[in-house]
Amino acid sequence: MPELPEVETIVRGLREPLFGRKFTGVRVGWENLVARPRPDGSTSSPRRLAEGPAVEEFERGLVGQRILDVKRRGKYLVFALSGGESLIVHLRMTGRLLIKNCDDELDKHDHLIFELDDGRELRFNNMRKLGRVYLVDDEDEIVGGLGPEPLDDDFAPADFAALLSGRRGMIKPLLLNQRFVAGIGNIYADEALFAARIHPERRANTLRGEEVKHLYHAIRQVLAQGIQNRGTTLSDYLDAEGREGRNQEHLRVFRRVGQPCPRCGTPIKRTVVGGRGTYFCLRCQK
DNA sequence: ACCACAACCTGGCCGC
DNA sequence: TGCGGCCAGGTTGTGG
Repeated sequence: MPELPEVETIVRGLREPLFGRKFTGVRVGWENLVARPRPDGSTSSPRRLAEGPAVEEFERGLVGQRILDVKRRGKYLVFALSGGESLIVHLRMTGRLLIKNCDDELDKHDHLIFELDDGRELRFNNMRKLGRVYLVDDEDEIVGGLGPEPLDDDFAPADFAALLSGRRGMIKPLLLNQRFVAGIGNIYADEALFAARIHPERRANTLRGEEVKHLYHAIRQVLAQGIQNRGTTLSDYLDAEGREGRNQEHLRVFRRVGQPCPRCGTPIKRTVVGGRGTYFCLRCQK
């Protein structure tokens, strides 16, 4: 569910309530959410609930630490801790991070709860249990391999062009590849390709200079607009305070099969590209 | 490099 | 009401 604009909105909403807070307790309801530390070496462990050594280590490592900073890298949330370590969270498809009071009623999908020193809690709500948390010494162990931040000031059109050159795959799967550029997901990939009038199956190295430039600006525009609208809520997404976004009101192609293209009126098509549902206008995107 | 597919999970929706 | 099938905003691993 959450892509760059949704994660950015959550991060902004978490800064004030979390800055300077101390973790006083951690309750793990689904062990597989804890991706680091892992029980020595074993990658796929039989799943027990909430009591492996890795989970104990995760809890021990967190309790007593203060949160010094909250930031975003791609679709990851990164919490800098007083002990020098980083707590990193990826929401995957249905994850939410919510600030609640400790006496607020629990939701059935609150699978990981961080207790804070002010009587509040940070709850990792995770309907599909696909989310992951990492406690690491160095954040680069997790986010080090990500591509550039598309909204950074120093990410220039020439950088984007350089990344594309020599790539022979289809443009849409490339946009979704987090080692290429960080933070773009299925919604914003389709919206950016529509804005740039580029067919999702175009081979990256066949884009003309002009098209590359248009796509660069389209990506930044749709992401910035997503942030401005506080994210896209199609079904699950909520910010840190449990509020929906409103960018869904501004989508032009995503999940709009059969509806008229806002530019030419042709009904929007759906196909599958790289295994992902893909929405586009056959007439505008060649 | 690139691609297709399965796995990880639960729930909503559709057709029968 | 129930059941099977398909779909879902993400990522990773496997095999070709």
